[in-house]
Amino acid sequence: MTDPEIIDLPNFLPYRLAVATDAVSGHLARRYREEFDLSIPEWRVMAVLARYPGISAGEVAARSAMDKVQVSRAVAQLLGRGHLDRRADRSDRRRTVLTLSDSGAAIYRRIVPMARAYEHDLFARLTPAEADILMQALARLSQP
Amino acid sequence: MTDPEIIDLPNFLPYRLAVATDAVSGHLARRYREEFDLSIPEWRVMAVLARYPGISAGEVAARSAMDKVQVSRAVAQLLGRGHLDRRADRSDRRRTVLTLSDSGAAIYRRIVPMARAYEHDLFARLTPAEADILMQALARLSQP
DNA sequence: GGAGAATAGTTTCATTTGAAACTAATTTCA
DNA sequence: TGAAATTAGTTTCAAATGAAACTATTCTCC
Repeated sequence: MTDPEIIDLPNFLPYRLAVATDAVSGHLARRYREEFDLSIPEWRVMAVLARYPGISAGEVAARSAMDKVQVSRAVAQLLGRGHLDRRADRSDRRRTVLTLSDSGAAIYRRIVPMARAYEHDLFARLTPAEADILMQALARLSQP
Repeated sequence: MTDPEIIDLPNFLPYRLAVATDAVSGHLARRYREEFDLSIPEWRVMAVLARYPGISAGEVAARSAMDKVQVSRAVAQLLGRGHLDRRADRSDRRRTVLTLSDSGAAIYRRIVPMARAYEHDLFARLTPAEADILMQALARLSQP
């Protein structure tokens, strides 16, 4: 019987969610940094551009759960290291269109197996049915 | 069939976890700030002290998934606003022992129903069986 | 007993993050 | 048309965060 006057942090869903995300994102952040010298925002930009080459920074933001400031900074870093190409949009000169450069694509190809292997390791802690329910549940919790 | 060369961010578990946590923690952070003028670390310190009155800062850290620096700063804030009492440990003068003050306890009593109601709203998006599996899964993902 | 290692907690400094302001270009519609 | 509003993206400034150094105290064990 849980005391309604007291909240036990380890059983409090928002806390447990935060702790799990800390563990998972922390692990990945360290590996992206050590193995590829990338931050998580930079990785997300690359992942979105691998899937949707030639979109604008705003579209990257919409597809990566980041705001335009985060994307702007990540893009600046990646451009500086030569991992992206950027060209102005002819028909709307406010916009700019992004793709992975050869060097960006090469790094991306090295990241994918590592990221998949880690995800596989996470799923190995669950049955397939549990994994399905988890993914579903996360989608529902993400709604405002 | 998912392309093994490309990672689709919205189906990538670490990303989905991060997005769900952003939504949930973001919502709560706003409400703690607006309704009680507290940050999440401050809330965590209060929650742990409500459950375990009279423990040290280090013990708070161990029970709240925060490091000693975060706890030290949160405690300083809460002391400054009079929400905590602190007294030196007689037998070990490096240690210091913390409890909620009357004002801290009063705020805590106001937070609990709000936090529980929000958690209830999150669980309402899931069946009880799904909720069980989610909590289990989060615990497994939190392991290093 | 006391030198050196360990522990509790704080402070400092550099980096990251977030919100708001800003620049440049485009769209709207009177 | 062209003034006002909107949109894309960047920059600025303040606050939050993290890692390492620091202070004070206690423990270890020769």
